[in-house]
Amino acid sequence: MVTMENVNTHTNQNESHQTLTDKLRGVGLRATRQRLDIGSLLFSGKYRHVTAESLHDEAIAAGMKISLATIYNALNQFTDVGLLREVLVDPTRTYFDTNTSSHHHFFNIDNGHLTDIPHDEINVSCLPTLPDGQIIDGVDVLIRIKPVA
Amino acid sequence: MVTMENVNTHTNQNESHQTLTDKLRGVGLRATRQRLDIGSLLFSGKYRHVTAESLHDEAIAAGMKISLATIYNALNQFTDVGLLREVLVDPTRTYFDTNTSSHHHFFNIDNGHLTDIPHDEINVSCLPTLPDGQIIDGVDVLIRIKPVA
DNA sequence: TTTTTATTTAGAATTATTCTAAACTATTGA
DNA sequence: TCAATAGTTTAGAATAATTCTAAATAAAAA
Ligand SMILES: [Mn+2]
Ligand SMILES: [Mn+2]
Ligand SMILES: [Zn+2]
Ligand SMILES: [Zn+2]
Repeated sequence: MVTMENVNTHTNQNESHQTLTDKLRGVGLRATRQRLDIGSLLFSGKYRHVTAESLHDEAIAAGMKISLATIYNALNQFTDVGLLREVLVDPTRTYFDTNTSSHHHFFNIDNGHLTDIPHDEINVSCLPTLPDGQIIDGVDVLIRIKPVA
Repeated sequence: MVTMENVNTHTNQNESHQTLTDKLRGVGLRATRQRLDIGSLLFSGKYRHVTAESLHDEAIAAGMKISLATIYNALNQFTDVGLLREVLVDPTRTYFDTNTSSHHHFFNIDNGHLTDIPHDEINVSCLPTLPDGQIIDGVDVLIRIKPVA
């Protein structure tokens, strides 16, 4: 007996896989097992903020067979083609963000957690004139937060 | 013959030296030759954005005898006591800022140059509510700029 | 298929930064 | 004034994130 739930689950997996393969091919990358594995961790559901190490740990914990070098390769390639963006918050490690739209962040300096702030929830009235011959590449607002007291 | 200019220069040097010594003692640091040298580069005049390496190069070029380790020590100590602040713009190196007041930055992604934006020239209307039990430690606005075309 | 080109990965290399520990210096207080 | 004490400097080793190399492997093209 095939329930609606089962059908959906199955269908979603296929769709998900297909979507990922298309997404990778669409940016000129081969849909290798490793990239599909990484992609399934990064692009299934909610937006995420990861480091190479944290993603590698997660992949290993999920039983995926993938080297840290490949994680670095994939994160950099995904970033280069616009599937990810970097977030500068910690001088000792690079954070990657699956939300590539223009948005801002809360950074919990106590535990290193990043939280998105929708673009329209922060109004940056940018009065200063740019240096001559320069244009804006992007605007990042980082609100560092910490526990009370 | 002692001109006004000479007097002033001499006086300023003394004052400068005195000020620096006081500044260091005021934060509980001994006024060593190395810290006075570094301080003279950092705190004489306009605000500056430096890296350990750039400051070391500059010190050596100025004939100062000081190791890179001491530059790192001093920059970290100065930061710890509030004489400097760090600016996050480049994942590969740490920038230190002699302007410790609340302000923002233009970052030229082409040449790595930082330019201050006075605090009051950017209006950050922060609508989002903070996660529970958290307070704001600081707000950083970074405007990445690049050459036209 | 066979060939070509891209990808993965172990391990070495790189690089910014920190650490160690011994020599040196500033400060203290007799 | 001068030893005692505590802080500072620094060469060189260590660390740690990231990148590189090159050989094996897998995907795409022919
Ligand atoms: Mn990159
Ligand atoms: Mn520090
Ligand atoms: Zn984000
Ligand atoms: Zn500044």
